[in-house]
Amino acid sequence: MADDPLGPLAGILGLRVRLAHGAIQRHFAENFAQVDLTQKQISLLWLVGEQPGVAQADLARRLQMDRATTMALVHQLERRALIARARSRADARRIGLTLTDAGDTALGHAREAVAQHEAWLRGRFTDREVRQLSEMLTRIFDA
Amino acid sequence: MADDPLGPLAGILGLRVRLAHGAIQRHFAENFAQVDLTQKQISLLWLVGEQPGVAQADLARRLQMDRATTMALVHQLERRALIARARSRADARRIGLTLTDAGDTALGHAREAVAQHEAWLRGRFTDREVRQLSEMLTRIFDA
DNA sequence: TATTGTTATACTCTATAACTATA
DNA sequence: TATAGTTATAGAGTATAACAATA
Repeated sequence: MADDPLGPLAGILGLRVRLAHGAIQRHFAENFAQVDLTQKQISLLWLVGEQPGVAQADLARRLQMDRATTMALVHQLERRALIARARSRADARRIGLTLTDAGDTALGHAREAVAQHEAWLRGRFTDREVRQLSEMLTRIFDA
Repeated sequence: MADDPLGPLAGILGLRVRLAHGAIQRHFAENFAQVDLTQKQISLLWLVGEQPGVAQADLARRLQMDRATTMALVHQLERRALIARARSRADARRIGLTLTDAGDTALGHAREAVAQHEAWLRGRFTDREVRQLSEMLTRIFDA
């Protein structure tokens, strides 16, 4: 504790969450650049793949993002022709998203990268610890 | 698990860390805007306050930031006259940072905000869980 | 009135590359 | 050669405000 590099900040839980997050982001960016997708983009693609026709507002809620933030993500992926949009006939306000063939292929590669990345992350924990950690983290954003 | 809002992403630990981080950031920004400092800025001020004369490179290492990123933070705080700089006589490459009186005052207010924010965060855990969570998170960025 | 999508705008955080000065 | 600071630049992520269309 005395020689913790965080010094007086050692007891601050929020900082530890931030540093863990940063380390995870860095590892992914450095090791999976060839995927050419961020973790955020992959999350969105994945959800669209699992639920074709899903609307932006639903994705925003599930991933805890602002609507405008979601829009930016969707634009990126649409410009790269990984997702397609089609207005809903049931509710003309909503625009359903689907994966293109290229999007499906890209998601496949991305999922492999995520699997390797998760293995790197989980490698430092027992299965029981992973469950505990996961559950505790959920209490933070699920409250 | 079946109705987890994350759906097929429910098992991805990295995502849970990200969402927890986002929730923490959001809570701080929304509830402590009057402090007019980000958590990152506060961390830096705090370390400078504890170790007057510390150099940017040391801060970068301790907070796991790039030198350029640290520079940006230092510039912000210097422009607002919260920290001052003085070239080291022992090693002319290094520039020691110290808090100004205004910086010391701002840090005092910020620490109160952090204490309240941490209470909000820790409220969902027992003391034992906080220790476990903290230790597990450290394994991620400390490896 | 509430929701969905949209655009404009802005700020934080982060990093890379290239440079200068010093050790 | 290595380290400290610096600048320019860029990209990701985030959010607010305001608006149009639709429910």
